[in-house]
Amino acid sequence: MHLQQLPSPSALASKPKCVDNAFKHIIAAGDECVSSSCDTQENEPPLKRLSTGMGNPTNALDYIPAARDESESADKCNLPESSQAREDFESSSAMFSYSGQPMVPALPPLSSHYMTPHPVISNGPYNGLSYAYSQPYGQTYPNAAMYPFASVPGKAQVYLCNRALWFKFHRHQTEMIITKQGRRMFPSLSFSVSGLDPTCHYNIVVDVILADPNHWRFQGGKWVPCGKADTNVTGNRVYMHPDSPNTGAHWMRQEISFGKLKLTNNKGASSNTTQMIVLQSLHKYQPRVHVIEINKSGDEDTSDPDRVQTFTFPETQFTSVTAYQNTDITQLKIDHNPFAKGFRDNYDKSYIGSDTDRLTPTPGDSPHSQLLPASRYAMTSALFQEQFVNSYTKSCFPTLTSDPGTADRTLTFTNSLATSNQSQERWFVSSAAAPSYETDINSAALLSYALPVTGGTSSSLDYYTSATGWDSQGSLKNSNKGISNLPGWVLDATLERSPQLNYMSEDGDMLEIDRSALGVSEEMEGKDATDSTWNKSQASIKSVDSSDLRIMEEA
DNA sequence: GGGATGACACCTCGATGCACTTTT
DNA sequence: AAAAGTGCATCGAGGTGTCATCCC
Repeated sequence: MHLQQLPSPSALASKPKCVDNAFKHIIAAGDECVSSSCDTQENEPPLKRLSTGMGNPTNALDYIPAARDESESADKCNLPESSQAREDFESSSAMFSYSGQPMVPALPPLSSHYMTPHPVISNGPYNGLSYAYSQPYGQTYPNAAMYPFASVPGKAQVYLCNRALWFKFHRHQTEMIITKQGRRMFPSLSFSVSGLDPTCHYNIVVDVILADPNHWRFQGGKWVPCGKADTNVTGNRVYMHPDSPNTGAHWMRQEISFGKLKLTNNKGASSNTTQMIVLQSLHKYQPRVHVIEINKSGDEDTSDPDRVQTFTFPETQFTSVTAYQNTDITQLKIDHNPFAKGFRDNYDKSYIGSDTDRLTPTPGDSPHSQLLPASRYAMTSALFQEQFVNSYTKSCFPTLTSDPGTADRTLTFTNSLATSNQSQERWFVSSAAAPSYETDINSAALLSYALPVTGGTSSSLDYYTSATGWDSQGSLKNSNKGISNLPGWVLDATLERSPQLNYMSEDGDMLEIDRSALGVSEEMEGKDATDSTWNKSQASIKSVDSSDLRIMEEA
């Protein structure tokens, strides 16, 4: 059954009529009525059942009715760009693009994914980096973009804004506390979107699905599988951004933050008007973001696969816990979450006055918005990428190799975010002689954003499994390249100052990449080389370099 | 024994009210 | 002079991790 949440009166007043009926949605709770007309309370936004004509009537696609305060609703389409927000963006770190893949028309769109109560990503030995939506745990979801960097014409691109921080946690296997009352995610999910039609209306939705079929336990300082995951749990699994629905221009103008999303293990929470997603402890989960175009009548036309695009960021995978298991994760939370400042041993000396050096926009850093201006962010991101690529390639990669199967070796990019105009790309990353597998994986994933290869025809999933060195069955790929466990690129450092970046593929082919296409303009590069204040003025980038690039150094 | 729960101290956030300044 | 705008202090609500305790 499908439910629809009606917007508040003020929201109605500020929105075109065509979006009035746009709150009909998704959730994967089997046939459970998560929040329906029968349990609508007077003081809650009204909900009503409706049919969206999706393929399977048993798909329960319910949105958690995100709380909307009236003032928020009133100005949703024209939020001012506060100085605070700009500061937030300047202190923000990496932002990378993931493009949605067109859905296969023959398959049911978004709704299909919710057919099973707890769809699971079945992954390889290294969780989170080798996904395949397998039938036993969840339906294959071809529209789920993993790490494609392609810029598909007419398709949305989604950037994970605080990605560097996510990677910091991901290195240690992110843990998220779940409580009865609900606990916010930290790091929070924060995205920037581009490629939308400015005049069309969209819903932006986050859901959380099982990332693997195992129940996990923290033993001996690491997570080990312990039995099978319980896939029959019901409850809210989907959270719609409170600004939904809104125009593409609105979504693209500012960062889309899901900072108020809460995680709970309280199954009863599904019957409340909450902002909570119900999870089970000691399971691994993968958040996803959906960009859903709504039609003129305000409905989600999920019969058209082009209207639903899904993006998955593997570094946002986490294990749900009721108490932190890994002390590294605890320390990261304390270090980066402003609400945990009280637990910083040397808070007075180390953190006062240095919050701008913090890697991440935390909830406290951006108190006034769930939407932050994107233009500044994009600039920061581009700078980050540029520096990241430079730093990484200078320090780590003497040569660049590519997928031997690619024919056209010349890359062109549409913008400074280094997105390619190729619709299908493969990203292969080499990590030379990594001392540990995890380090290898992470550095591979990091670099994968920056060095695209065109001409591939594999799916995004293929990309990802390839990039991480695992095949789609989860087996470690055999690499005989000597310095690398993974197929990939290695930059020819001796050529890096030429107008074009020259890369050598694994099979020896030389590639040329327009330096400007990578966001490495002459001006920027010169600035990078000569401006001694760079590290001081780009605190967030410095943080990334100093911390995350350690991965590269290890490699 | 291990996970779940609730109380606790510490902290941030955001609403509110007030005083002051600027504009009309 | 009155209205509107701005800045600041205050305070309660709520978000943190920690720890003791309970429960299975």
